[in-house]
Amino acid sequence: MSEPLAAVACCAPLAAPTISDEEAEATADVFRALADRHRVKIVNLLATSGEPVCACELIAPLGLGQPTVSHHLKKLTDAGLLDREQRGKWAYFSLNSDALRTLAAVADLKGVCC
Amino acid sequence: MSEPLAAVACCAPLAAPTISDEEAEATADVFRALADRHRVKIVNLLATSGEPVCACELIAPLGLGQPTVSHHLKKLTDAGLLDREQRGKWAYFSLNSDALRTLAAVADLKGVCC
DNA sequence: ATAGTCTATCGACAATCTTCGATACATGAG
DNA sequence: CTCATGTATCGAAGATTGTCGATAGACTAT
Repeated sequence: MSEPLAAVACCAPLAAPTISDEEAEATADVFRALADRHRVKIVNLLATSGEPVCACELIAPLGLGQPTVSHHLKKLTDAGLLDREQRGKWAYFSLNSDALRTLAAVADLKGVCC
Repeated sequence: MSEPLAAVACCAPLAAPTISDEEAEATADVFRALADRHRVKIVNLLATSGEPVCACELIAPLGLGQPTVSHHLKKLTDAGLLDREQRGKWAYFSLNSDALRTLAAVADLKGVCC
């Protein structure tokens, strides 16, 4: 795919005055990155850790095979939600602060309802 | 499926201290409901409208067939994000305020990053 | 009652996604 | 260099999803 990575960087908030097809797709991409039970757990584990976490430490709590965990980490990283850092032969992942701020803004429809 | 509807009612925030398998699944269900370009547009259209919108008014802006629009509206309604109201032979849809508040809370990870 | 209109469901097809085993790549130790 | 280990990629199987045409159900007007 030649699509730009980090959809979170070009998505539009649900409450935007108008929203183009491309923005709607980018916004859907961000939600799609979180539309899986295991990826929700990964984000939650990283959020409660506070520190970058080694990919090898995620295999046991998720109960998945190593290639599958790598696949999910790539999805989250491609969406821009995770940062990847190489430490020797280990890969450490952490939440991307900018993406989290954007995600909160995208999902915030409180101005509409209350 | 015999799963409970309105996943938004039993999902856990991404930033929760701990998260069970069921909560992770419910949270993923909410994001999955928004993991489609057309459903993002539906929510955006309802948000900018302010008033309940007839299903028939959504067909043209989405550029989809009537059964497909009905399908997407059902997904959003099942997730608890939309309220459905019958007015004669028309079906009117609006955003569910409680669900929007929950969505904003679920997606809010700002306490983790900033 | 009959016809017309709006909506939901059904059946089918194509595309996408999740998962795994096998394997290749990269790094550090001996 | 050789080996062991952590990670990513490949290929495939099974499940899920988005879309449509056809059709059934519900409501209104004549």
